[in-house]
Amino acid sequence: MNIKERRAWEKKERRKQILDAARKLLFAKGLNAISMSQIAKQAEIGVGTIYFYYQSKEELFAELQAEGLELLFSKTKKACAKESDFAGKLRNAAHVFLKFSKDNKAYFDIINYFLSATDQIFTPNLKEQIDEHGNKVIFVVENIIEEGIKSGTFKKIDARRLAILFWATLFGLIHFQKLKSTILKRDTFKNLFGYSVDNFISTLVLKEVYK
Amino acid sequence: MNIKERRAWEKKERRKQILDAARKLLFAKGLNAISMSQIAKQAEIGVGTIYFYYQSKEELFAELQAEGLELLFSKTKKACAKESDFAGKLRNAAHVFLKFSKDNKAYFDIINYFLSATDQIFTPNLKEQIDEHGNKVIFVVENIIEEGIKSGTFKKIDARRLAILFWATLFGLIHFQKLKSTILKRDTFKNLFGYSVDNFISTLVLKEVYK
Amino acid sequence: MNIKERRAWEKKERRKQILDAARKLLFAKGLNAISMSQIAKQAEIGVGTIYFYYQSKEELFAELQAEGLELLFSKTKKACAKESDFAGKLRNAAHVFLKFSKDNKAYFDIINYFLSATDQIFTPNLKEQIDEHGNKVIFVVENIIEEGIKSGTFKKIDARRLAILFWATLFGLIHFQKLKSTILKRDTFKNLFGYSVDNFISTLVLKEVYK
Amino acid sequence: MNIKERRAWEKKERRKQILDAARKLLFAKGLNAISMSQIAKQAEIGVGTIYFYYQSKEELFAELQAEGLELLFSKTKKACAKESDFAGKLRNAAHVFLKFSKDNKAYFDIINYFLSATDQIFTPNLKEQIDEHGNKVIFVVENIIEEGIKSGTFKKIDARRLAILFWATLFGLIHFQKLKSTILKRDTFKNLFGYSVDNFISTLVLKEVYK
DNA sequence: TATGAATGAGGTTTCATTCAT
DNA sequence: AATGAATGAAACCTCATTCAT
Repeated sequence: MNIKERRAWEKKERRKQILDAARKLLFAKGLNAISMSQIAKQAEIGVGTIYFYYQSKEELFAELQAEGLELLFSKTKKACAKESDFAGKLRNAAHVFLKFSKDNKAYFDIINYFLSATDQIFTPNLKEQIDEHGNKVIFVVENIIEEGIKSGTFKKIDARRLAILFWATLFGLIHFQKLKSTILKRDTFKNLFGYSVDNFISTLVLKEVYK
Repeated sequence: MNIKERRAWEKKERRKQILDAARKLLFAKGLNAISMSQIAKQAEIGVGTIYFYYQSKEELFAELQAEGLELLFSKTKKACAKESDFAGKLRNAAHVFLKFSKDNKAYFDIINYFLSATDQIFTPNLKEQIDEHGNKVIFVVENIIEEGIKSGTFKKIDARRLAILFWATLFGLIHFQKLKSTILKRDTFKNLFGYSVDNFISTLVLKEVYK
Repeated sequence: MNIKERRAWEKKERRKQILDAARKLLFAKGLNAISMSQIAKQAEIGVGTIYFYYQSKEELFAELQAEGLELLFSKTKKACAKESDFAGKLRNAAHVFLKFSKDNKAYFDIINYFLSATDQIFTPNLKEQIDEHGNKVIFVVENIIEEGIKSGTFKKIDARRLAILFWATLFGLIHFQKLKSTILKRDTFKNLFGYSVDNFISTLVLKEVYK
Repeated sequence: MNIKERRAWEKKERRKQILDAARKLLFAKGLNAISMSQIAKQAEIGVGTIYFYYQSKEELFAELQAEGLELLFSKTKKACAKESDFAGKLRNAAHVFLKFSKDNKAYFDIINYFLSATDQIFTPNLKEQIDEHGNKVIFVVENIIEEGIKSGTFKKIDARRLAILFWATLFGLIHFQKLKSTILKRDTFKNLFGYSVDNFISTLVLKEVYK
């Protein structure tokens, strides 16, 4: 038992060590510029060793994505806690996401990498694991909406669906940010984003009290 | 003049021929599986010849994207014309987009390829050209919203912004479709999608007449 | 006759035009970065047209080399004229060459290109034409040495051979400049160069009057 | 330890094997005609494998150059040892170099390749490594000159500088050999070369005893 | 006289993964 | 448990020259 635990602990340590190396490179060079050999060199282990702890590059990246989602989760939660009214919470969540996409571009990219991937690249197993983390993020918003409904601030709507829609909308908008120099007039994206969030929230609130 | 015209025509033909080959491969093998040499082989010309007609792979792909956007544009337009009430037009537009993302996956992927690309890969020139086509698609919806406003069906809102938001939302949702087996319960995406569209439209309509 | 002359004149003009384009690119981008198509574009003519006026890229480059040699020739001549004593003339010639290799790097590179070329790339015809220009440069020094001999300043030596040796030595030295950060201590090349020139001249002068 | 040593030995063997293939091609086809894939094919390994042992083509070529310089070094040393008087030693060194440039043209070309290269292509690291080998060659002559000075045969001059000048001069002359059919009269290059060497040596010797 | 489309081999380098040790 | 050598296809792009028009 003792030795088994030790083994398990060492395995985790090793995975961490590899992940640390990968993360360091991810932030330093960006998603497309890192290879398994580079990660191995950075971690000061052999390439083969990585494959002992991770089945594939995707699995390794998935763990990084999970990290990113966890970070987004905690940031979102914290930001929502700061505000007491429900609409304010959601606005905060939205702005946290926009900020996250910039300040933690590497994490955002890797999340997008999995979400945009043309081909099916996950093992179902892997997919579930990732989505679990994503779910936590969604749940924060779902919760807020539910609370809003309970408190009578929001209409009696499908909280789950709207939470998903909330994130999907923001995700789409952030992608469209690429068009800022052509389709969007420059400097207007922030406004568009804020406007869109308000528009979304207006959907939720009971009566036209919400402006 | 006659000979010049002929030359110009031939040049256009050649570009088309190359594009045909690229498109064929794109549909057969998907975006990530095609290379310039494969396109050359398919088109039965030398690799260098492609580079005579297209400055880079990106430029070639951009033209495919433009095609895709044009196709989306015409489909959207046609679908919107079928319905006379404005909300119905928008719903049609949305469903056309969802269908397009499935039926014309290759085109959707290539559009997403440019929109998701981590790095800046376009010449500003190229970017403008592409975005122009994208703009047409957006404009269809913008137009509908404007008409809706004029007719008194919709609130006096920023039609441009909402048109962009419309597409961004759908774009985001379609990406989240990947999560259907985990975060979304299977078979619910269609419902989520429809629900989301309705939710968006409810934003626009004057009074709570819209149900 | 008249029309023939005209033709000949036009042909020369055309060659000039092409050469101008090539030279411009040579200076702007360096020897290795220019291609025939680029030259054609710069000259605003078709690629094929260049091949009407020049048989090959080498021939075109040869003409540029000839230009470079002519420039070196005139610079050398002028510099030598400034000084009345023969040793001084030679020192000036040497320093002009060193300066030329820096200030007119593109010309120096192209001269070196032909001199270093591993393979036989010239038509004998071409070779003669180029060497004629090179000969002029050599002759300047040969002449000085001869005059020096006549005047009793220099020993009765083989002026031709020593003129060639003079340039070969400098040419070799300038190549060794590449080693300045390793074999040579930095900042010493100038000294080495000056020292070498003096050493060479000491070979020529009668008696040990020369210091 | 034993196994580690074995690994290291194998690695060296592999590098040798690759180098053998490269050298073979270099001699058979010349510098400009060989590519990495050809080398791989010749060595009967994958292209990637080469890149496992050599970081770049330059690094591989650098090793060949080092070989060439070592060969030149040993030839020079041996030739100098045959002669007891210092002037004779130098004459031998010079003729060895001339012979080397013919008999080992491929090596000479590759040395020239690095020395003539227009652009900076080396890692500083690589450069140092190469120059170290070149330095050995220079040092042979430097040593002879120093001994000559000590023995009272040569003047008290800067042995280092003159050693460099020695090689630079010969290097330049050998390049000018290309001109033998035009600027030089054919069959005279040997004479010019010998004459130049003598002329150089005359610079060194004390008094005009040297003829 | 002028054009410019076409060639297509050739260039170097990267990379996820495997497997014998 | 760890290694790291080996793979080899695939990537994109360049370029001097030709030749039918």
